[in-house]
Amino acid sequence: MSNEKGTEVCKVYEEHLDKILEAKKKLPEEELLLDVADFFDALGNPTRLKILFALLEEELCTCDLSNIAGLSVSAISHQLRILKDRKIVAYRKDGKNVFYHLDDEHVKEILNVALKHMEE
Amino acid sequence: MSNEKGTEVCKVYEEHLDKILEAKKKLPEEELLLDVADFFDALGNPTRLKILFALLEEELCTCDLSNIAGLSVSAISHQLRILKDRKIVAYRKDGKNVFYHLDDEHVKEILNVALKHMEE
DNA sequence: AGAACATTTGCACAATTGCTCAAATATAGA
DNA sequence: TCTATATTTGAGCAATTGTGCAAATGTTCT
Repeated sequence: MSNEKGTEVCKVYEEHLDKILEAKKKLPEEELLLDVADFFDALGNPTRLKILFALLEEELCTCDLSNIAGLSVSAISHQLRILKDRKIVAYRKDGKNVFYHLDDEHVKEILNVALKHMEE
Repeated sequence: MSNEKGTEVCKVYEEHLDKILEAKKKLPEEELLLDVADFFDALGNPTRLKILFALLEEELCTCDLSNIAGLSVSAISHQLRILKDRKIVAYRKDGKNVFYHLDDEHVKEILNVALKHMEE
């Protein structure tokens, strides 16, 4: 037996039908869910996390972040683009420098909850 | 000029030295940071997110989750292993079924903050 | 033991990721 | 304008990821 996506369906399907329909109904819409996944994905990388933790305190330029993370300026710039695209950081230009800062209060909250979680 | 990791260092290094050292000092330790990255990485995938949102309400078996996510049982099982390894879900065996549930109160909190964040 | 069903596991493969290198772009000052 | 510094961008490549398939493992029932 197959469902609409061509994947097999277990026999408990009928027995668990109510739970399954209920769960499906309460899932966030596909588009919202993909946005949330993108958001977490942006945080789920050591380099990008270092950038974000560093920016918790104060704005820093690309070169500063390169020093802090111990990676090439280019690597940091690539990662900053991802964070910029996802509206997690924003920037301010000052002469030759580009200073980045967190664009989002939720990020601070989430980083702190996660830290607390891991430390337990 | 190069730092200890072989990457180039900008000239503003000296001027920004205080900020950089301060930021480095406040970064979480490497191991903790990697754990946090792993945690977010686990949430940063549409399939795993669907699983977690579905489990917000009640425990579900592998087959139920396969139906809900619209993916093969095998794909779900692979993703459940990742969530299990990272202590994000736990399971209970009941006959032929294996029922999964969230292993972590922080996850609920974080999922809700993230949802709120994306909806704004 | 044998059949039926649920789940897990190993393999293979396409797609994505994260980095480096080199080149392009931008800004400031002589 | 020419030079120096800071940043971004694109190409290329090794490593990782997510999935389906097929086989293996577990569990229950007859």
